[in-house]
Amino acid sequence: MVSEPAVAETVDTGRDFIRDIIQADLAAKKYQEIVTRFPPEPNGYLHIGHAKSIALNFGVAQEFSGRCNLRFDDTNPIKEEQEYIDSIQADVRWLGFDWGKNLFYASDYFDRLYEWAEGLIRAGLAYVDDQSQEEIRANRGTLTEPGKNSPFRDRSVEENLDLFRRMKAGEFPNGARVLRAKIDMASPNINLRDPVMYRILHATHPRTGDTWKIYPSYDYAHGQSDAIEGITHSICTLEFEDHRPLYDWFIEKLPVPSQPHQYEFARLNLTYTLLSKRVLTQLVREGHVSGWDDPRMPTIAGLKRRGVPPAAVREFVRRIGVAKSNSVVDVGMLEFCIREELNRTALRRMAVLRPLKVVIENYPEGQVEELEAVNHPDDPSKGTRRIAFGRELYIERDDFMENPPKKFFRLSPGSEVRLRYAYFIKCREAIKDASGEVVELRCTYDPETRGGNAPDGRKVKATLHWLPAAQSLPAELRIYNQLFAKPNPEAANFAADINPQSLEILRDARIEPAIATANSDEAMQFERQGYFVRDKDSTPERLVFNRTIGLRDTFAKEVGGKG
RNA sequence: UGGGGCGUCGCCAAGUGGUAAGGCAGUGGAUUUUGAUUCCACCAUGCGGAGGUUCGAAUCCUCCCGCCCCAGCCA
Repeated sequence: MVSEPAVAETVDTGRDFIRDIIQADLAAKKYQEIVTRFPPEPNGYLHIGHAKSIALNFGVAQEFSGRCNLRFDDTNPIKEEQEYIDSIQADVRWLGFDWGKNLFYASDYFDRLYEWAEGLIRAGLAYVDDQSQEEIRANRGTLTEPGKNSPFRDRSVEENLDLFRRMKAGEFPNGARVLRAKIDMASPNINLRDPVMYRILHATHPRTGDTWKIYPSYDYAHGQSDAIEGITHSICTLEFEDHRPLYDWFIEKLPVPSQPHQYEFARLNLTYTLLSKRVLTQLVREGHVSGWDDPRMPTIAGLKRRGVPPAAVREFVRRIGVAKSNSVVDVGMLEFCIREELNRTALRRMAVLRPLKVVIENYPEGQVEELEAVNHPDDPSKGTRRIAFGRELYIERDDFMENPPKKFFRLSPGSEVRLRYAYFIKCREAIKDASGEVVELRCTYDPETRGGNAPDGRKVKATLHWLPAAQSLPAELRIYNQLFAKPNPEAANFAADINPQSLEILRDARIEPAIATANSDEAMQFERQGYFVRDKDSTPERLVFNRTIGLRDTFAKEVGGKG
């Protein structure tokens, strides 16, 4: 459970319109306990948009001392799978929320739903329609024209009951008939034009197997499931606003045990990101990414593998708020939250992404000494570690320039810089290969500057990270960039907007031993570079790390350099 | 041209008749053994537009404009 702020917020005034409503309901003594639910359909993995809904539903329940159920909306066996049921639970838990014993499935209620449907038939409020799918569509009318009544709309209760029971018994093929609510084919709200309550589906359900041949539609199942569970505030996204009259219609006509109410908020959209299940499913199925947990995916599983801490996701959805206007949040906001959390918690380590060999000419051959480095500059409780220093080192290729511009204050011929926790060094010569590429630096160090400070008080303009050549380990580093190249990629033609540079693999990186021995799935900061986390592909023989996110880099921004 | 929503700074978002919170981004500056972090400062005479009511309007009224959702036996 995410706990700390919960108590305080109970007495706090609502932070959004949903909480305002709940607070008012509580003040009016409308309910003695607030009950919400998070109702995913198990037909895909959860993504960061769901995190907003999860945090809202579970958060509200927590803040008002109520409860939040996890309920799978498993009414369409054609699309749903056990794998998704499992991943969804893992992801909600990872985010830090707990449904306790309150795990339910819409399929738990199939029997009751069926009985209530017969009740509606008896009351003359539902009928079996023999029209084909095409006929139903044609007779539904359009946005501006009313629909036409089905020729089967006025069947007798007996005939309807008989047909509906035979649908249930599996006597008819898929699509042969449906059960419809008898409301109003001329309603300006298309959802009220005799919506389908049950369709025939000869399909194996992940939980009920082959016992059912008919399945309830979302509109018929959802509200009633809410009522059965005693949900007080059924929170969903804006596109269901038009369904609310239908939601209320069923609740009013059926002998349900409680009267839940539906409230709608705007779903999350993020720049450089697509959050539609259709697109995410295709990205996976068509191999654009390695799987649902590819670190470039906006899925919870992807964020986790990427090294994003759950607290950062929670903070992000807290900051963006909950409202009703469609919006596209700058992905920079998410990145800020990730850096904020990781800066606070991540252990500091050194790694060289693109190594450039350095030989300290005046350092004794064969000598090795150990230097002390802090694990977190702002948190002494995280301790220190030792790093070996010797004659041959690696520094970052980007930290050396033979002909530097004025604003470059790293290493260049003749300049002096500090090697973090070690010594000041000066570059004497850059050695190049036949093609003119710098392959090695010949440097000298100042023994007086051990630890990084000069007794004479002289300053350097840069501190570089580095690694001893012998006492560091090779590793593969995977650098991720936005999956989509455009701020607002087109869902309809997403493949065209995929960023061809979304993954860069650095196979020759070096890392300090403490990184390899870390027994943690939490991200570490590789100083001056970014946050990295061990990937599940990593083995003792082949160490693999994912870059969660780079450090803020105002220098690169200024010179328009790399990211 | 039907119905349902929404329009406040580049991006989120408070505000519900008393004279525009906050965050992200951005821009200056200070500190810094991470060009990181931290700190300080700046950043809407204006709330989609036009009228109107009022001593006073982002908030109320009228008209207009723009954007999103709905015609699945998906959710």
